[in-house]
Amino acid sequence: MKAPPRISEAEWKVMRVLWEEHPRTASQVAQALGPQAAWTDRTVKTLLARLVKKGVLSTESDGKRYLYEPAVSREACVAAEGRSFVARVFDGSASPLLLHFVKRSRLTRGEIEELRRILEEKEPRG
Amino acid sequence: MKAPPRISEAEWKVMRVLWEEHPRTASQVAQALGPQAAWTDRTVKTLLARLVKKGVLSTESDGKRYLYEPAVSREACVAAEGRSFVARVFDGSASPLLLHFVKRSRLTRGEIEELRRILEEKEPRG
DNA sequence: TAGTCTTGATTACAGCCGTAGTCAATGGCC
DNA sequence: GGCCATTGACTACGGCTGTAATCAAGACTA
Repeated sequence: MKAPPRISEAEWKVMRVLWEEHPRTASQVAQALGPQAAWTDRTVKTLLARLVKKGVLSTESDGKRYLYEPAVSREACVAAEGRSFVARVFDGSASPLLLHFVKRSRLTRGEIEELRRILEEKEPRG
Repeated sequence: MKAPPRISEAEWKVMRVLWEEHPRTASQVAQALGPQAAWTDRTVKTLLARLVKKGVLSTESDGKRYLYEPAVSREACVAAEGRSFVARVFDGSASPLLLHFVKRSRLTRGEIEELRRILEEKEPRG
């Protein structure tokens, strides 16, 4: 698992289905994406090829076709994308981001409880 | 203040200095960006022009030059970018995002307290 | 065996992005 | 009044993105 390169919006959709279950063939991916992304299978193929080229997916030959599989963990990509997002929008500081999202998200009671519990256990900085 | 269009990474840097203080001329913006963004003033001009074209900045003539000023609030842009980010990475659900960032950010005692307080007051969904 | 379906490879193409360069007008300095 | 610095307008250009189309080769089918 190597460091994640930049993954575009459309590519994220593809990666999400592959993180969820892998390996999958191109057409299985297209099918899994299904109605949500109104793409032809041509388009899905293109995205898969780009992701392979970027090193985010790896392939294994299965007869004449490929089985696609993540080569970078979801966690690593989420973390990288998160850092970039926080840097861009919140100038690198996570706390305003948390305030922003805590304030404006609708959370279930369970989610609120869990967040509070994690915060409670959290080691303060400095 | 209209709905925010897509703002690129470099454009965010420009917008941040203008949200912080406005109006500013192009060269003031370039100066405020200063060493952080190693751009020529040509580049800053281009970015300003693009932002004006997108409607994120408005201009006012001041003699032969422009004074640039945000036409969209920072809050609106942050919210839009946040929605897009959550959709892309967390499949639209804010709670995993919060868990992710709460777990991996280093927060001061005060920040932790504030988050807990906000969570406490928060109305659960459903 | 000839046609058809599937699948990867290659190519397309417009629009956005990062990063400028060039040009022309304008205002200030000498 | 003429030259220089500043500034906006326009142009550039390669790379990434979204969204495919075309091509070619193997696999399946009648």
